[in-house]
Amino acid sequence: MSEKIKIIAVAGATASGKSRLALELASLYGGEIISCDSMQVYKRMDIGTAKPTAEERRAAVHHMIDIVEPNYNYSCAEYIKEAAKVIEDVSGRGKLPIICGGTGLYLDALLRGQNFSEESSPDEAVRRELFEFAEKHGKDALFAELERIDPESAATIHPNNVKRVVRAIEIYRTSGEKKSELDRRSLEAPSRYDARVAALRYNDRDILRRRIDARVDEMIENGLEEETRALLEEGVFEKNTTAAQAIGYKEFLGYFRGDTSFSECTELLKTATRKYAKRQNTWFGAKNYVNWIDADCETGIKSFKEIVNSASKCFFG
RNA sequence: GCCUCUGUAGCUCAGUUGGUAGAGCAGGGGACUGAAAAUCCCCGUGUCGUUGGUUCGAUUCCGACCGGAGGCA
Repeated sequence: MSEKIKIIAVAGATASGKSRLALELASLYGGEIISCDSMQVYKRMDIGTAKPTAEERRAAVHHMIDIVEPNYNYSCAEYIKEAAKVIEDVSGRGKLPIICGGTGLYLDALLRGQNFSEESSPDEAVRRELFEFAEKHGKDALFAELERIDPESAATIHPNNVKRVVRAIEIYRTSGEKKSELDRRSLEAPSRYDARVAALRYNDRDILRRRIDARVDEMIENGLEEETRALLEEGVFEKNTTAAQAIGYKEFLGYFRGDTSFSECTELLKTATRKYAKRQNTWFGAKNYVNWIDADCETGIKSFKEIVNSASKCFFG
């Protein structure tokens, strides 16, 4: 465990060409691809999550795709636990692990190699109780509770962000620990990886926009509506599952309910994807381990070679 | 042809009992540590359709004209 495992990672917004670059890198270095995507983990959600095609999966081994049922609520903690195992296995077989995906939180946690403690694992009952409290007494009252028990965390969480306030109080209720303390400890842990991370980004925003529009149209042509309907009939979206929040499925569920027309639905889907891409770019833009490269594959692979071969660039940990 | 309603931010619309306007959405920026494709924060000047009139002052009241919707012949 003394030597750090060498890995590379391709990040960036949706539709920026990550998968293609990862495939090229896989054939160039003899690597295996480890998806870093919070929605591609779900089985049968293929079209809407833009999973690699069968052909692409034949070209390189892909991990962390299709690993749970859509009605199961997967989490970041589970992801990094399993992905870490995969990385060790791939690396142990002398292959280069290539992380590829746009879920910034997962990537960040994975690169840090952080371990989430057992005591602070989620507690549905506590969560529900806290949400009900917020519903009844208002979010400010809930926030006041956080200020009382963990003022340091309260200082970094906005009172309106109920989800986060609930999580922080939940940690305290279940483990007796403060979230701020846990976070600090987790940040101190050294990374187990020597990672080179690149993120793809188009210099011209309009290109991304056009690519997103085209990709959405393509998804619809490929049967996203039917895919969503099948999952709906299966009962996957009955409870508020994580899968039901996925862009594409969410919008089609609205269409099925009669909230929107078909054209409104596709418009909403495009808009949601665009906004998502923006948030992704904001996330990766804030990370000092990210090397931006132009989302143009010709130069992309060249840029990445430079990143991999340069000792000074992009060392994480 | 007549009558009624309507014309305000990219879109949908509030509003000003006359002192030149504000929400939601879109758009832009940001945050993010066990739901993250989630969640949250910040950012609003626009000939108030055009043109006359009344007025110290009109987007607001009155007239005409030009769009749009509906009704009656």
